Amino acid sequence: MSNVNLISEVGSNLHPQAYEDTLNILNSFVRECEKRNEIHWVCNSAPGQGKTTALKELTKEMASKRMASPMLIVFNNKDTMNSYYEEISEYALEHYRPFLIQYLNEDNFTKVYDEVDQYQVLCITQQRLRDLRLGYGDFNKIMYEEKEGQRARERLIIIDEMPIFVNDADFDISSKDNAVDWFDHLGEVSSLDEEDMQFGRILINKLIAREMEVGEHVTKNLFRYIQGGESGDKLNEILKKLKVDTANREHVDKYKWFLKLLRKDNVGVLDRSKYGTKIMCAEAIDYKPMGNILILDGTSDLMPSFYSGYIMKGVKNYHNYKGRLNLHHRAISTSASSRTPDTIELISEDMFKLRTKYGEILPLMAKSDVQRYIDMKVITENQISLFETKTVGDVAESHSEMPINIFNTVGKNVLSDFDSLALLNLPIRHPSSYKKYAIALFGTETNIRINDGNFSNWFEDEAVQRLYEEVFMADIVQLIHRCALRNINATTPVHIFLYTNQKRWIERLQEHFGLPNRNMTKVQLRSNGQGRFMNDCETWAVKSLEYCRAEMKRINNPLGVSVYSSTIGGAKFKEWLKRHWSDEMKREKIIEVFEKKELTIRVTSNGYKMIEFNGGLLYLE
DNA sequence: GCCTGCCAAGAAGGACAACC
DNA sequence: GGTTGTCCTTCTTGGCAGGC
Repeated sequence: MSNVNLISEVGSNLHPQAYEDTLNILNSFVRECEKRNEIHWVCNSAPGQGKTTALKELTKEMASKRMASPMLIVFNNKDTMNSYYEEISEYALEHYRPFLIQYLNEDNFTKVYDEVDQYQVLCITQQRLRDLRLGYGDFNKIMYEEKEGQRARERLIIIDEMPIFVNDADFDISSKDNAVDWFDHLGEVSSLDEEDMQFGRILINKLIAREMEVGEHVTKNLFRYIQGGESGDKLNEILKKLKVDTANREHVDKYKWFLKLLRKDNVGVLDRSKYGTKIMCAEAIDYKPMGNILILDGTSDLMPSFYSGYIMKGVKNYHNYKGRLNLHHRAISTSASSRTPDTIELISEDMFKLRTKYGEILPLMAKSDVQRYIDMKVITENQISLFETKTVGDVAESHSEMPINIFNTVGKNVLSDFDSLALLNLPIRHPSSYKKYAIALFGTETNIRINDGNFSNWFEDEAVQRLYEEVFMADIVQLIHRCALRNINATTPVHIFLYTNQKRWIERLQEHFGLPNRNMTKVQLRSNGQGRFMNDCETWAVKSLEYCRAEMKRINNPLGVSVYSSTIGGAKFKEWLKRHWSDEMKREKIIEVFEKKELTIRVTSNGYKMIEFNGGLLYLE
């Protein structure tokens, strides 16, 4: 049994049943494709359940069969592609199959491109797949296996992780050159003369600015402003001179978007916020017309909006979340604006405390905060190398990976060495990403406005809000699986520390993983409000001590005194004590501060609180 | 690049009154 | 003394502008 061999090979990292279920889906996809076309599936097997291993096994099985279908395997980064390629090409070598597998990326493009259609299995990255779908590159060359003397055969497409579903562009005249950067570039590679460059640049900027001023929610063809005039003819001539063949793909994309804005109505959305206006363009990329497709995405069930038209092939989730996963809510505001030096310091202090209890914890944070946390030593000496940008030479030499941050952990297997992760802020993307998804999926008429002042719903439109929540949950669930949790047979507890004040996400995660309350903790980190609480604590303790000493002297009782809180500080102290006594954390703090002054708070049988002082006994002796 | 202030409405919490 | 209800103040939230 090849399955069993494979499982023993990779050891304890695979769950036999989860792996078998996953492999079954891959196999049935291949079998189904032999019978019919237009098969579009998504395999929702949780991270760590052996999707990549099953893919390797499938490839090997197919390699041993005569006339097995050719495949196009799509990876979301170079590292996973390399690891797959290395294993399969070794297998090919052992089994004398020189034309079993090839990969194509920018490093080897000129070397292998001519013969890529000779290989049974071809690997590319998601960027290349997107480009092919958008019309860049030779579709047939990649999509068909074509050996001499044989009929060309269409490849089955298997995509590892969610592919790029959105093609988008922004036109923004307030940020530097954003609206004409593509024109500058295309002009340069097309050797436009200076006069054309100037004319085009100014006119394009004007057209976009004009549309922003007068346009409504959706753009109308920009050409209407110059229709029939000299400028219109001249712009058409200049655009005709632009050569896209040698140009940078990114700029060609934007050029295509501009042409659409110029000629058609309802292309761009005017994104008006109080910070300015920009024209947002976005369209969904539908891969289904490319052929039979299987997407392997372990969080696809969380984002159904993206997978309409695909048949969901679920695999039972075999992770033992209840027995292993612990979520720790460290309540403190970690939004972009509240990450002040004070907040960073509070989080850092908390992390040091946590490390003495939980051992090594890998912190993850926004890219912009990496240096600050290196300075604070929250990122420890032996973790720094994961966060630092490596020089090109280093990367080539060691095959090492891009530096990590909270948004760049995809395919980072190194994270699985850590039993504990700390998310020092939430992986919430810039709102424009969610807006573009919404435009792409729901159309240009969608209301993409931010719901100012209501933070339980970030977006005014309910569907856009739901979309944002889908993406967020998929992002964070993926992220949580990147640590040792993904080692599905391990029994070690996993601790995830989430620094945020948005408790609804903690609740959503608890629900998603089905965690009982005993797997959850919550600690309020000192915020401004808590700072004030500690001040009040100190103030009332001092007042209580003063009062008790005076009272002891007055009644001349060396055994100590016991007084009601309201006697000391009136209703104000009574209210304060009552309110904070109900909060366990705060109660402990109050007791601690009062004990330092040799004051005890005794709760009587009917619930009354008495402030007691007997340190005077020693004092009077 | 760092930091502060701004937006604006809900949540949290403080002050006080009325009542048990 | 505690509890409940009301009114009021302060805090919170993410992205951006603008000062330094």
